[in-house]
Amino acid sequence: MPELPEVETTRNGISPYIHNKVVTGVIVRQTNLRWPVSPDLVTSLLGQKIEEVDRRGKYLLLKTQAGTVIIHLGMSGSLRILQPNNNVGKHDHVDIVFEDQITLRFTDPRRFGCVLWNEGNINKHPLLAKLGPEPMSDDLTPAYLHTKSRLRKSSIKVFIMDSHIVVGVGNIYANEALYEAGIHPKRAAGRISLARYKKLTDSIKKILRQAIDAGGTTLRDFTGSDGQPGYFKQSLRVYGRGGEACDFCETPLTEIRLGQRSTVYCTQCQR
DNA sequence: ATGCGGACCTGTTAGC
DNA sequence: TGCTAACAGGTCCGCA
Repeated sequence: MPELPEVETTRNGISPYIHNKVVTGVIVRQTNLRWPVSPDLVTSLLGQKIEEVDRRGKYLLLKTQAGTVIIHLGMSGSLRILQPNNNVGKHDHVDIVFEDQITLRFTDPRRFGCVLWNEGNINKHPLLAKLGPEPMSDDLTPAYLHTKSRLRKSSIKVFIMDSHIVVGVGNIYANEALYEAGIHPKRAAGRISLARYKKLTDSIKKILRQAIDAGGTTLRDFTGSDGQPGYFKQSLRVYGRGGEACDFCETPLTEIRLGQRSTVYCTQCQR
């Protein structure tokens, strides 16, 4: 499920339960994730206090004095807050238990996610060091995208989904942002004007903000058992709507594959 | 440096 | 009803 809005919603959801709490237990049931769970996670994290719950791109960062837990949810991962005496499911790979017996649980059927332990400067971690700017910060500007894209022949959709260019724009929101900006997803990134990058930048920020706000209202109860959303589905204009009528001009939406990802757009509204 | 395809996994759904 | 194939919200890696 997780695109950036869901990761941010997760961060907001779990933070009140774990911020400034001391870890009293760590249970690893499955080490074989995208990368092996750090072997020293358990011994390193025990007794540490979670001083900050941060996010960088789609990576969640639980910071302690001794180091940082790096969590990525991959395609199918989730984090939940559970009370004591909970039932353990097949894909519940890692639990972090706190002084008040509250459990933070990492669940991930496809195991594309990861749970890593890092000591030292977190910004120098190989997974984080070369990431592009946060999309909703002032660092993402039209000029930045325009400059970075000169000479680039790859499509604009693949370009904005590249985390080294800008983090957090996943497949759903790349489709949505390009529709809103009126840009054809196959257009070469290097052949888009500064003015159009202005439009695209605005669209990315706006759509991510809307999705976070929507997630914030329907996913706020992180101790509930039915954590699964569906909150933004109703507001999607193109994603998952191939063949249906464009909201604006009623032309049937076209669905293709770009970089092995489902891509939906309006041939009339997007050039 | 950029661009592309493959790889990592399981669960759900569409089609025969 | 049951089997098989295709596809799913991510992104790193290796090779051309």
